[in-house]
Amino acid sequence: MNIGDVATHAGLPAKTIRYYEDIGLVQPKRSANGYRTFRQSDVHKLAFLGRARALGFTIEDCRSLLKLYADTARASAEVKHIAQEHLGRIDRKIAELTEMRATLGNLVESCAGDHRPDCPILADLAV
Amino acid sequence: MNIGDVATHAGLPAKTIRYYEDIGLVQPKRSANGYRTFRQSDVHKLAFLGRARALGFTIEDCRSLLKLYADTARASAEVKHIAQEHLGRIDRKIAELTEMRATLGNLVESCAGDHRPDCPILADLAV
DNA sequence: CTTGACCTTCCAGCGGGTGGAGACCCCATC
DNA sequence: GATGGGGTCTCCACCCGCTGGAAGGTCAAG
Repeated sequence: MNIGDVATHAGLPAKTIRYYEDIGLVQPKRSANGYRTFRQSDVHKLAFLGRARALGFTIEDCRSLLKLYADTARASAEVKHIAQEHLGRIDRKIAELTEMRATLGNLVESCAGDHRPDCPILADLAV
Repeated sequence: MNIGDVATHAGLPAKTIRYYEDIGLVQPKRSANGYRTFRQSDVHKLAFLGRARALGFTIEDCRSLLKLYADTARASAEVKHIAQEHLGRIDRKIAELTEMRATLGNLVESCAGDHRPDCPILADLAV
């Protein structure tokens, strides 16, 4: 399969797939004309990557997950560990954003938003 | 004031302050020895930037907010508009993360996390 | 006069791609 | 055989918002 078809099947831009090859996540073969040739297993891998990335796993997480996926003697504990770390990151990020949201929400509510210059948002930023 | 003191007062790393000068957010003077010299108003500006960044505003937002702050004839509507746009971004981000959290949370819960290879997390990623 | 803390510039790199230039390649149509 | 259009190739630059480090200048204290 050529990169364009793979892009369609895996739901990733061709550019991203090339980038994933660059950083060693997939190793497609090359045909005589120099085009990348993807096996079914590569397409599968890329779809896996797409889903892992959609869940917010970092590229390095993805690398580890792919390794574990390929290793049928893995311990699920290892996978779970990675996922839990990531869950922690997500929770921290949500907490951070929620706090921003609260502060900023209050400020926005208290701002008249009219033609006058008085603005609690700026007042707060300026302290 | 030299950059080190400003860093302390404004709560920003010196590197960041230099960067902010680079992109035109502050314009400190220079003393004879080439050192940056910050006026009180610069320090104030940098503290403003620090707070705006802590609320997640982009650098470009900050640039606009500083301009509005300096303009005593501003309409608070303009400030509110920027803040509301940002609020929307935050809300979308929170929604995205919350969805990730839900999916990943379920997967993590359903994973035994022991020495055995069976893993619902990998199973889900592989589809 | 030296030491050590500060300051300067410049260049490189993070993560995770994305855009574009310029050049091949392949197939279909005239 | 020429031409056109789509795919593909590599390479380099850029996005954001810094951050780290190297190599050097400056200043005050001891």
